[in-house]
Amino acid sequence: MERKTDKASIWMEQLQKQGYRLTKPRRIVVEILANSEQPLSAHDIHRLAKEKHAKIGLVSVYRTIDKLEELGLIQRVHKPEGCHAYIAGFTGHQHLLICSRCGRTEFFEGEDLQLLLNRVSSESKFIIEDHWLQLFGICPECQKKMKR
Amino acid sequence: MERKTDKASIWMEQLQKQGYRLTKPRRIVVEILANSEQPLSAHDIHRLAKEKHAKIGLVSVYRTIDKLEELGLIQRVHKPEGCHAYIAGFTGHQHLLICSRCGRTEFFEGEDLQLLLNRVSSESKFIIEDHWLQLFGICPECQKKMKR
DNA sequence: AGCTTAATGAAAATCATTTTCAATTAGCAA
DNA sequence: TTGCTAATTGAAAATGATTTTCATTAAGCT
Repeated sequence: MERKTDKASIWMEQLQKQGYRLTKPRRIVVEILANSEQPLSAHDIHRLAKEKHAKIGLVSVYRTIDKLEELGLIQRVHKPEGCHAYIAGFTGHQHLLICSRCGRTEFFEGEDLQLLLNRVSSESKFIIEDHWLQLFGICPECQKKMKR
Repeated sequence: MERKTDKASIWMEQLQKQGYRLTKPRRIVVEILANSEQPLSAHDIHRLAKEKHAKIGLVSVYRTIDKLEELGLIQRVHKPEGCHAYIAGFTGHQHLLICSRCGRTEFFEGEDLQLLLNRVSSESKFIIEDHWLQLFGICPECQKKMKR
């Protein structure tokens, strides 16, 4: 009896639950994205995927990305240099913290944003429906490298 | 003696200060962007610009966008549907509040973010260098329209 | 008014993404 | 297991945004 508790297995279950078939290209893309600590572009994924399945098409990468995004399992990461990369999505009110040197990405909780949201909402008369918060900085590892 | 206090004139001065020439296409793009309340894509700008100068090239629009962005006078606006639009940039610690119906965009101050930044920085050991905050919602005008 | 060089517009090139389509295959049904 | 059928695939062409190239034009100094 296999264990099915890792992120990749959970995602595959979700895909199946939606009626999507579990194909080889799909499995590979899911595994790569589920295990990445940094945002990956379609080309990044394709490059990595070809190591496991030489003739996988870039199109299948795009198609799997679409489905995972549709299920809320991954999310697009926006950066000053471009918005072509994806990373495992967050649960609840989490936000991104991105290392601008190595790209490592972590999540953090942002509940204490509520005061600001209330303030802006009442000042602007907007009904606020959603918010995006991203922090950019230098991760501990890259800080160490800089000291050398 | 002409007054030179509107945003477009200030931007043109800045361009000149950098050694860039003030050409007709450049003036038109500057005026459009400086006076827009909503984010505009290169194509939006080109469409509007052709009304004033029929043979303006899309390329000149892109080139002027580059320079204005380089000078920090405009900024790219990121949205779920895409990241191809620009709007007049902010001064200091301002952030965007975007109406998801009509696209109207306002700025708000975000000083009270400091506590959160400090918290995340100490928990994650990241040195935080920059942050992006964007709010999405419904502006007062669109709220009125909805009540009808 | 003339000169020099930055800036222009058109067309081609590039890059990310989507569409099209004939061939393949996952997963159910017999 | 075998067969069936619709979903999925990969290749190639199409699309859309942006950049590059290059010969022509024009800003702004002299």
